Amino acid sequence: MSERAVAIDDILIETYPDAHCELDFASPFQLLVATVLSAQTTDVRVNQVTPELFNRYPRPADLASAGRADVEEILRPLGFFRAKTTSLIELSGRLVAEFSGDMPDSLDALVSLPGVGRKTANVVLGNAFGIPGITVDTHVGRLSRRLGLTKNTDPVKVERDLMAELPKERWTDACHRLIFHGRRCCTARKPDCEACPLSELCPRIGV
DNA sequence: ATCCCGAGGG
DNA sequence: CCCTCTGGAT
Repeated sequence: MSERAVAIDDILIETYPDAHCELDFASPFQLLVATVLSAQTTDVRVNQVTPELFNRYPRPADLASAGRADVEEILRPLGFFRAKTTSLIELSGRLVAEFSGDMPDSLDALVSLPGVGRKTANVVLGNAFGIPGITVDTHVGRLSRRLGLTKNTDPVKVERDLMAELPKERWTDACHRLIFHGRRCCTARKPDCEACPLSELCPRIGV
């Protein structure tokens, strides 16, 4: 457990008390779909296409038997829409065939699905099943390195480092807070270090 | 390391 | 124009 990591998270708790998953969903399956779609795309854009997608294909069985062209048409505004269409249709088929159309709630089972990696699996576990997990996306990786919480670029190692530094009950929301801060202040291109509430704890500015 | 892929920002 | 956006599979 790292005092500094906890101190950083304490400040983020005050700064973003309501940090949460901003993908719109009404079931674990919908969250899985939305998270698969969120790769290399903003959650705002995902939320623009999921209403029609969920309305037309509410359950895994519906999406499993969907026509490729119809799904592609809905997903077109997102990046990688062909690859994402393949992932959604195939993972839905696997849910029907191997899990009776239900959603598995273990990391191993989720990662076994096509298009689902550790990041996506941990988002579903944390936000649909209340199982703590570190979700290393572009923001969490970038901020963790800038803040000196890790020196690694490998997401699995970043995940391991953050798990060691933060108490388990904070894992899921601490990642939301890092993501909020990454979008609003510690942006990739031009971080606003002047306005940053973490500056005194950040190797770039403070100390 | 490369590919999949589109849109908005700087 | 290049970089970035809640990545994953080959």
